[in-house]
Amino acid sequence: MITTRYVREHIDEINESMKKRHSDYPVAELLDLDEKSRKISTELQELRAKRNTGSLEVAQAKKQNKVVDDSKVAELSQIKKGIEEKEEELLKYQGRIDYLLMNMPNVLHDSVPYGKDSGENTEIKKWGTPRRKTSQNHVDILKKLNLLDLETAAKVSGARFYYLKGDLALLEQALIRFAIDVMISKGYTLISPPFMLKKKYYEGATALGDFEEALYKVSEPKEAQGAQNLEKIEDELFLISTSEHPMAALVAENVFSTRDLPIKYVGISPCFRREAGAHGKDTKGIFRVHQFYKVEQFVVTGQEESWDMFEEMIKNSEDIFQKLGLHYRIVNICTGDIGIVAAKKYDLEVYMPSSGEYREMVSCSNCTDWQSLRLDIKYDEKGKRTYAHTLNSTVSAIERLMVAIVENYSNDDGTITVPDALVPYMGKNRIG
RNA sequence: GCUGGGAUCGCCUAGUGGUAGGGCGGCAGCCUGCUAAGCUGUUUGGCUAGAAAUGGCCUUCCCGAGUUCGAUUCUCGGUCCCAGCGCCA
Repeated sequence: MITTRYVREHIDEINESMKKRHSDYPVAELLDLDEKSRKISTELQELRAKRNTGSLEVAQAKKQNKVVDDSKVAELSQIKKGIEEKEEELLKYQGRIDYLLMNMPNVLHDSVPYGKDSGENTEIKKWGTPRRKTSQNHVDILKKLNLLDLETAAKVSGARFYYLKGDLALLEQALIRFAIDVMISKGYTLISPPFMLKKKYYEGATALGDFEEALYKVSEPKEAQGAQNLEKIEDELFLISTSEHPMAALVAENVFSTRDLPIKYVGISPCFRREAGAHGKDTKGIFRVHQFYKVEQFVVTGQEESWDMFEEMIKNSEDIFQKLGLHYRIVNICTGDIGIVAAKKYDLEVYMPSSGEYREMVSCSNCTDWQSLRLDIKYDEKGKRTYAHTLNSTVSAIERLMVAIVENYSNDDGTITVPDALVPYMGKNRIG
């Protein structure tokens, strides 16, 4: 569990990290609340200790068939009142402390570049060359081939939804299976997770304080209330925004043995995102949508091994793009752009010929013990329990990846070449 | 959704209105030459004293509420698991 004690023990690195992040996270308030609540907690413990010894005296007297003194019982009654008062007082602080702890940004790794926003992320690697320098927009290419219908999707579901048709829908399946097969060959275990999660587990997997806005919540329709043949939706359920979250929940509240680590999962699921605040950005096409498939790596390691694993995972993701022959670069995300959960993050960005820009396709994060402190993921090392490290990285964000393939592999005659790696999955080498 | 049974440490399991016990596994140590066993200790989380070695206390029997001086035990409400019925792509 994430505790104020953990904060006190790591206070110097936390403060330093907040500064680098340009974060306005109220560390001072948290420490102040913690001190107050610890004081009350101590008083409460003393009262409870008194009650326990008093109760014991009563018990022993009864055992020996002695008469129990009325004044003794009255005194214990008073103590009980005092306990209740202190408990109430403690509760006042606890809610705010819990919220602050759950949403506290992770301590950054030293190799994270300093910077205030995405403009200061640093490029650390480039691979390959663009198959073509310029191209039409993916929407135009796909519409001419009658493979994409955004208008009807907008009519029946709203903006940022889509219908894929024919070979494009097939390409979606091909990419999913291709990505899964590559990861299985690397020794990852395939996971098909639940697409809805309870709030408790969502809070532990990501900083809901900021993220909740981007999630879809599932609730009981008014029409269904009281229906006899339907299951009630008691808890708040959230549609997952990535399979990382249910995979993190899968290992939650576990103590692993060192020989079980690392645990390597590859998840496949649809992802649902409200994309709040994205108005005006990428409004055309299927680059930024409310629903998309994603193949994702999720790994649990010991504390010593996570940085090697981090490098392994970005290489896994790169392997997909190399096999697909897509020109990309790797970016080390800077302190001001990294988000709350990760201690270090690489993005893989693919060259898009329609705009000449590199666009994000993969996000690879070492979350160190942020998730494991909140989801209670530990391992047993020589009898000592230690919080594990968790990592995640995109393998393939399918809809986005399709945009990259369609543009990079488009031909001047309006057709699209199928990348060699996908031909066995498509059963053809050309679309259109 | 209905009826019945259940939930106790990493796993298995006893127990009762009055300090939660045992086995397995793990860890530390002891003993021992022999394919492995035996013995001892330890194995929820937190607060606090101390430089440390250690100590004091609280908490923990699925969750929440209630009764009680005291609840793992009794009452009520829920969650999940198992069996059966119902419903269902």
